Amino acid sequence: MNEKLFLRDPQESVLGRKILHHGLIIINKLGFEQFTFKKLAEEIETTEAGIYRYFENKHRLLVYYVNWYWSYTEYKLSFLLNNIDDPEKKIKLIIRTLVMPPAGKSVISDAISEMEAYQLVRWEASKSYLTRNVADYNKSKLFKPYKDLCVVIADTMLEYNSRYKYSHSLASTLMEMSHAQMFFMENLPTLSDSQKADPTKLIAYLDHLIFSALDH
Amino acid sequence: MNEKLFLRDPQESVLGRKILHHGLIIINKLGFEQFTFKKLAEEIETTEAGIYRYFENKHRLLVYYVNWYWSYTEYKLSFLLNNIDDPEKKIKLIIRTLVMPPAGKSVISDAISEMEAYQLVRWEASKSYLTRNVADYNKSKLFKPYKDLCVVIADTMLEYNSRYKYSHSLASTLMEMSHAQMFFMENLPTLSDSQKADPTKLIAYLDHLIFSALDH
DNA sequence: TCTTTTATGATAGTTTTACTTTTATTTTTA
DNA sequence: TAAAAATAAAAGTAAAACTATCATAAAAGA
Repeated sequence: MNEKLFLRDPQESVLGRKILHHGLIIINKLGFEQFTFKKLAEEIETTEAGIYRYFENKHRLLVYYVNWYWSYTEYKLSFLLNNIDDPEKKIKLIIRTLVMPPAGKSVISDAISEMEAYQLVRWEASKSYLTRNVADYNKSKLFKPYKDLCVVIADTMLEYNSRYKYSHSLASTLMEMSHAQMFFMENLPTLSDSQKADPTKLIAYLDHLIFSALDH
Repeated sequence: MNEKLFLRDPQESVLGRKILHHGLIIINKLGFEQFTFKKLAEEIETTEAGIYRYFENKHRLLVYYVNWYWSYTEYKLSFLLNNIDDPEKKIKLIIRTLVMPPAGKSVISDAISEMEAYQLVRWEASKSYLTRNVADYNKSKLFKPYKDLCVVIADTMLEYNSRYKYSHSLASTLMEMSHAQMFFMENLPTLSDSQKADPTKLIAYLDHLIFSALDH
């Protein structure tokens, strides 16, 4: 985790881990705009000032969660792809890993629940970069996990077809759409081809989209 | 324009049009989070209360602009596609219309500048639906212009290939990515394959992506 | 034309958000 | 066991996000 994201490392103390754990749940419950440090402080029975000792503001906390999610996804993928040679299989695994909700209880961090992080990404992730601070944040490497995973995926696409010219754009399209299309299915179904959140249908669409592009 | 978006129609008065005109410019300058009705009121020499008589809150104003942009884009496309029969040509025109910054001065509204609306969409459009109010907003038809354009595009795709199964998802992917990829080129170039904002390169990518999918 | 409605301007006030500061108390570590 | 570090408690500030009131000006209707 990039140290510029926090003032004191939240994973290193009981209070810090409480902040991480309940902050994520409350953001998911209320939405990022309605979330405040005051509400979080009340929930975990500390004070606003207590939270400000860990995070400069709520936007940095959001970026923390989003980064955690993408780092964790890259970590998961590095295992899954480890002893697979066939790039087609690799890409299919990537798509499924991006789309599928994390299964059950494979807890990697005490504080942060994968399932909650997965939901947060669907609703709030783009707010992490859609800010006038993008340039500064980017200079401080605060989007590194997202960009790293994008490069991993782009490289896998090039393994499959080394002559494909738009691997990075296709990789970021995949990363964005694996969550946005799920959001559409759930909330604005006219924008998708399914009336309910259906990961299987989304995987079929993305498989078709990505391999058509790479095969063309 | 959906009447539920405003309390008093801003196009019908001098003050209303001033709000629309300068509101858009200030949002683009400061970013939506930093934008307030107070700042807008100072700019146009009225009071906060004056603006609240037109819009319930700043989020409704944002949705107003986004809707204006998508309605206007559908209107532009209805002309462009009017006497073209070849669906391939139609899709290419759609892609170019979505990607290219609006040319010069073809002003359709005194109050709202197309160029400013185009910029707003790149930075702020997804914040219009990434809110806990999506369901309510959607019930009130507040996303109709976006959804209508999506259906127009999806139908054109089906004209090109009636057997394609994911026309709505592909259309919304196109609508989202025509702006998101431009944002990436400008701000997070690692996520794209270009170091600067290059509409031509983006068009090439989207042409390839969409036609590969439809041809496959 | 006179009256009534409607829009705007001016002013003030409330609650919540997003912080900062200070001091006392506890916990950790050297 | 003393010093350092982290937390709790309390208070305060500036700005954001509204709401309310009243006077005046402009437009519209009878």
